[in-house]
Amino acid sequence: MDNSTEKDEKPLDFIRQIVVADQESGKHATPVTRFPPEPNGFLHIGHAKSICLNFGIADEFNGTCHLRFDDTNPTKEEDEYVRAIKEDVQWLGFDWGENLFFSSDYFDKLYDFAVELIKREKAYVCGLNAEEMRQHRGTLKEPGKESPYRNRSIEENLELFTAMKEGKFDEGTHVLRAKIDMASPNLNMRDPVIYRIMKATHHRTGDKWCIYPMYDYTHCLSDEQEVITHSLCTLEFEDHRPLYDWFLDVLETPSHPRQIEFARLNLNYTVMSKRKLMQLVQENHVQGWDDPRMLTVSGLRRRGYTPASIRNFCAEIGIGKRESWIDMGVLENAVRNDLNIIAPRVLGVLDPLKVVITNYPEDKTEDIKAKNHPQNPDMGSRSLPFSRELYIERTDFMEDPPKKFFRLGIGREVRLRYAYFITCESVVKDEQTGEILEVHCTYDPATYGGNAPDGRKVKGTIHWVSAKHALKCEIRLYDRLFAVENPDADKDVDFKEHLNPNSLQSLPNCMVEPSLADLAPGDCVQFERQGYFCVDLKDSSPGQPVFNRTVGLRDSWAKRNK
RNA sequence: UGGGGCGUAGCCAAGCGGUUAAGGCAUCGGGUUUUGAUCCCGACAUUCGGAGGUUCGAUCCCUCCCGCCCCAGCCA
Repeated sequence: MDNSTEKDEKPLDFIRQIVVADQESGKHATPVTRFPPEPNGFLHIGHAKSICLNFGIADEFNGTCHLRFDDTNPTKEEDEYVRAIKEDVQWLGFDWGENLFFSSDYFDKLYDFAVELIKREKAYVCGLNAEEMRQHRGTLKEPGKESPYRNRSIEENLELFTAMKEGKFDEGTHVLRAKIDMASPNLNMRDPVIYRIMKATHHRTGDKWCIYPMYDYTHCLSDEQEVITHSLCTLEFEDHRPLYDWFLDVLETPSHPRQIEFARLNLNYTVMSKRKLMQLVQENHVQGWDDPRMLTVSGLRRRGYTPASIRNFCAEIGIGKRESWIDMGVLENAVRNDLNIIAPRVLGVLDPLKVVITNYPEDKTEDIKAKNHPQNPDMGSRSLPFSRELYIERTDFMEDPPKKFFRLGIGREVRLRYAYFITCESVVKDEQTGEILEVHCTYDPATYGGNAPDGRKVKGTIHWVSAKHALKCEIRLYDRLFAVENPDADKDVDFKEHLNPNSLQSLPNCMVEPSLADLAPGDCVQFERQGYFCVDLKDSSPGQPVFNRTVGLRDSWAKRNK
C-alpha cells in the first residue's frame, strides 16, 4: 500500500542480493566474509572499497568479517605492513574482534592437504624448470603439453614432496603441481603450481618452511578453514574460480565458500596499484606512504579525510561488475559533505596583505564575536581580536577591479566578516617593483558586528586576521598527484612522466586567528571562504600547527573566471 | 568460434517482461545567505552498444554483430 518508506532505501548491490537470497533459502543464516590483504604494502582507497564491502555486509546482516593476512610469499611480506594495515582498518571504523588470521596459520594443514592430493593422484612433483614449464603451458589458443613427470607414482611423489619440505632440493628445481588438464582453455587449470621451494625466512613462521603454497591453493582452503560463506574478490580472479572450486571439490571439504567477483575501483588522476604506489615512495616522488597526496588510507587520513567520508564514498559508488572510472570530484565531494557538518569555521589568511585602518585608534583592541558554525548554533561562538592593522587575502584586493568583483578595490566598501565595513582609500606600493605593500582603509564604527544601521548593503564579505594577534604558520596546499586523467593509459610512457609538478604548494607565512594555536594534530577546520584544513599529524608541534588543505570549497567565482 | 567477463546520460548507478527509465556527481538556470560556501527549488536519456527475432507488450528473453576489460608468475 504505502511504499513511501521503501522509496529512499538504497537498492542492494548484486552481492548483497546473493547474501539475502542465501539467508532466505536457509543456506547461510548469517554471512561470514573476510578481507584478505597481502602484507606487502599499504592499503589504498581501492582496498577501502573492499573493506567497506566485506565488513559492511557482516555488519548489515549480523555476520562476521575476518581480517586475514595472505602471507604466502615470504620474500615480499613484512611485519611493518601488518601493523599499518590493522591500523587503517580500525581507523576506517571496522572491528574484526577475535577474527584475526594469517594464511601462514594454516601452513601445517595446507601441507596435509597437499599430501592428501598426492594420495588421491591429484597432485605430482614436477621437475621442469620455470622456462620449461612455460613452454609446456601452451598459449591462449593452443593446448599445453603434459609434463614428463606427470605420471609418477604416489609413493615417488610422496617421497619427493617430503624431500622438498626437508630442504633437499634447490629453489626452482621442483614444484608440486595439481593434476588437472593441460588442454583446458582456462590456463589456470593447466596443472597449476601448488607449492614452490623458497629458502626464505617468513615473517611469522621463520625458517620452519622452505616450501610455500601458492595463492590459488591457499586462498580457497583458508576460506574453507574459516568457514567463510562469501569470498569476495576482484574481477581478475574470475578465471581462477574453477580452480578455487576444484581444490575444495577434490578434497571434499566440509565447507565450500562461494567466490564472487566485483569490479575494482578506478579513480582518475591517480594510480592504484601497490607496485606503482611503492615506486612513488621508493623514488621519493612523494614523502612516504602517508604523503597527503597519496590515495592510501594513511595518506587520506593525513590529508584530513574522515573515516565517515570514505565509507560514504564507498557506499555511493556501489558494487558492480563493470569496470568504471570514478571522478576524483566524487571523493572530494564526500569529504566536503562530511566536513561541512562537523568542521568548525575559522578565519585564516593564506597570502597575507596588510590593511591599515587609518581612522582606528593605534592601541585599541576589540573582541569580535564569531560563530563557529553559521548553520549550527550548538557549536557556539568565539571571539576574535580586532585592531588597527590587519591581514586580508591578497586575492581579495584589486586596485582596479571589474564590476563583478565583490571584494576590496580602491573606493569600494566591503564587510570584514563579523567585524566592520571598511572602505579602501589608497595603496602603498614598493617603488621598485610596484608590488602592493599595504592597503589603507577607513572603517565605519557604526557597522560593528557587520551590519549597517542605515541599512546600506555591501556586496562582499572577506576574511581577515588582526596583524599583531595572528598566529603565523605553514599551510600546505595539495593538488592532484597526476596531471592527466589516466596516467597508465599509454603503455609506452612511464606513468611518472605524468606527475603533476605542482601537486604540493607550501605556504610558510600564513596568518591565522590566534585560537588555532590550541588545535591538536588531526583536528579539522574550515577556513572560511578557503576550504577544509586539518592539523598535520606529523609536522605540527604544540602551539605551532601545520595545516594541510584537505579540499577547497566549491568556488563558482574561480569557475567563472576560467 | 581459445577461455572468462562487461556495455543504461559527460562520470558513476538503479532497473529482474507492463516504470513518467530511480538516485548521486558534473553541468545549466532561479531563490535564501555576513563564507562567490552551505541550503532550497527547477532543467538535464521518447531511450537503454547495433541489427534482427519471441511477445498484446522488451532496457529486461533469444540470435547474430560491434566495442571494451582480464588470462600464457615457481606474484597475490
